[in-house]
Amino acid sequence: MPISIRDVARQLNLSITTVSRALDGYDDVAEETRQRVIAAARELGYAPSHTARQLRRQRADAIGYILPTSGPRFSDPFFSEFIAGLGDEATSRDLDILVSTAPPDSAAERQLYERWVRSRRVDGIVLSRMRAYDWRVKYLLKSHFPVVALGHTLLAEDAPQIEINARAGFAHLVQHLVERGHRRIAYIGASSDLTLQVDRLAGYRDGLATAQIPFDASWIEQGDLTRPSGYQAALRLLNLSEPPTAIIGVNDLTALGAMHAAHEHGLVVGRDIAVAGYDGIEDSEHAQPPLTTINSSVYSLARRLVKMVCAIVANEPLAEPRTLIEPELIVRGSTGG
Amino acid sequence: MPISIRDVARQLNLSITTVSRALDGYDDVAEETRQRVIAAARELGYAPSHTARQLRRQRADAIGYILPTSGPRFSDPFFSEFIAGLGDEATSRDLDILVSTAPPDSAAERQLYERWVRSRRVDGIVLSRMRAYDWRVKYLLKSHFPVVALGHTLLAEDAPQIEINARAGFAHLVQHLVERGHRRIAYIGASSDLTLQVDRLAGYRDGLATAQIPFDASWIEQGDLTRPSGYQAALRLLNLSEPPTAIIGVNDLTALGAMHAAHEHGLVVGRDIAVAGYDGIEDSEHAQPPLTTINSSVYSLARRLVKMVCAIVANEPLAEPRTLIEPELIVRGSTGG
DNA sequence: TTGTAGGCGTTATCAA
DNA sequence: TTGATAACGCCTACAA
Repeated sequence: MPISIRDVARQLNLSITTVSRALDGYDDVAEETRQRVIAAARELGYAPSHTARQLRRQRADAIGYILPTSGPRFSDPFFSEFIAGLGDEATSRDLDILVSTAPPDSAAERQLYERWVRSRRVDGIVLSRMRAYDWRVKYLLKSHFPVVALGHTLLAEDAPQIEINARAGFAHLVQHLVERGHRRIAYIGASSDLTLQVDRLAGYRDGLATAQIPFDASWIEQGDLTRPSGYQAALRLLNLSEPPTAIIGVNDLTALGAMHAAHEHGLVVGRDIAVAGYDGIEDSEHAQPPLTTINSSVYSLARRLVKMVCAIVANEPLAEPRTLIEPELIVRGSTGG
Repeated sequence: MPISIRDVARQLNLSITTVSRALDGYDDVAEETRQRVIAAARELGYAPSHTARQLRRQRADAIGYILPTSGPRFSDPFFSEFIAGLGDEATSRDLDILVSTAPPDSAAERQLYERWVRSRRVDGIVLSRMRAYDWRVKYLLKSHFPVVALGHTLLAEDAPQIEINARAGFAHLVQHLVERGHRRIAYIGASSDLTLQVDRLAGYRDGLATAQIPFDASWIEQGDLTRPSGYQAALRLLNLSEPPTAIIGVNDLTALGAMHAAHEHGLVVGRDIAVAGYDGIEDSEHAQPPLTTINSSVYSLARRLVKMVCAIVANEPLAEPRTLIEPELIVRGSTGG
């Protein structure tokens, strides 16, 4: 039985109203009373019940985020940076982040979102890993539930979002490789359900087109954004009769897996073969050799997402409901320095 | 204005009591009525308000976890695996994980824990990165707040916890290196405020003692568990007049940083120098060369922590209030295969 | 400046 | 089998 506002009131022979207002900083309470109240509250270790306050204020003071877990080995530093960003921004606003896990596009995922929305468990939701036909945005918008997405979906082209111009980034990256003399450039992607795959592949093709290199489907492999999948896909590429001289990974993890495969093939990355990724996670900097990548500043991205969803919750007009960010190419040793 | 139980009751001309009990599966409601209620609830999209239920039931249905963030570059896969484990176990129990961030041992951290405890925001708390004098456990136990720690602290030697026998693990690791012919074995640790550092260093010394290798303080470096710090510390070690032939990192990230430094020094890891880590994160498997490490099964550890804290919340007796887990040495290429 | 009272949406007790 | 009613702990319009 924790301490309630009643206990404080009783102790001071005051009404709970006065206690409540003294603590909330209203100015219609005598300064002396306020001091007594504050002292008593501290002494008793009183803090307002979050739940009761929530019920009264009709707010949860929490933002929800569901991790797209795909089995026990969920080890993508993208998400630790992302969650750190969400958490830091939330903390600075006295909010919490409610985290859950579900396999992408599963029934469990759907149930989770519905539970959060219908039970008003969170005030808003942050979405990532958008899918081409993503019922999540559609559902949340239809429910008038505050939501911000990292990336877009065809199902709701007007949803509040932050989009990174990955297409331009990948085109730029291809150009960089072409300038280094590469013509046989492979790409290890992800499921084409994901818009990130659609965009990044398009950027890759843009880059080839600009350099007037014909597109060759045998240079396209598909992984699942994990390191092992990048490794496997790279092995397949390296075993082609005419293997590529450069491999682009849809994300850094994929590229790091590919680097591993190249090493095993006896190739020196950066000399015998070029490898590049996307995300700009810390690992890329300390890989052997350091990985050329496209930095999307995951951490600050996450903070911006929280800011946006808070603005929506507060019914503030969004300065930029659909932000487009230009990512930055970071050239490192893996593409020849 | 979301749908409340009243709306469902009105629609069916029933009392809210009946609706509530029909939905909660009580058996004192006519089966036919129950079906009608369920149908109406589904049709209206009703789900009980989580907040109201919390207030009534005096439970939050959430477990809290605070990430020890230390700046914007928080990129440790340990934590993405850990949170995935927390989340998966929580989801399977219809709970949520409330995540926040704070620098270890900061005023902000303290405020966060106090806020969660006093406002009853969560039902229980999971702690990691324990410190030798960790007020968190002491405070939570004193507040009779359900808590489980990953690791121990001197301030509360009887707290519910899961402990990994890292000391034995490190001794074992040193033995492995000695068997490979190493005598000059360095150790890159972390702040000695952390019990993990105390234990792992002790294990390292145990290992030396067993092999009758005198302890030499110049082989001890201190990092902060991050990759860059491992890199920097390794550089210092490699620049000694008599550099070590083997380097042990307090965790995998530190070891991976050290590997990077060794490479830069023109050394082939696994041949010219041995490097080993601790944690068993996925990166270690795909490093170049794969990293010898001590696997602590982060994911399942996290799940067990949630299980334990739930048992405490439910007032169930704990089978093992203080679990000790023996970690597993995984020998890979970085120590010569 | 302080107190009374109603209600936020549930669930639980008790009566019908 | 169902319904009226009283909490859970807080905030706030209104009254004193």
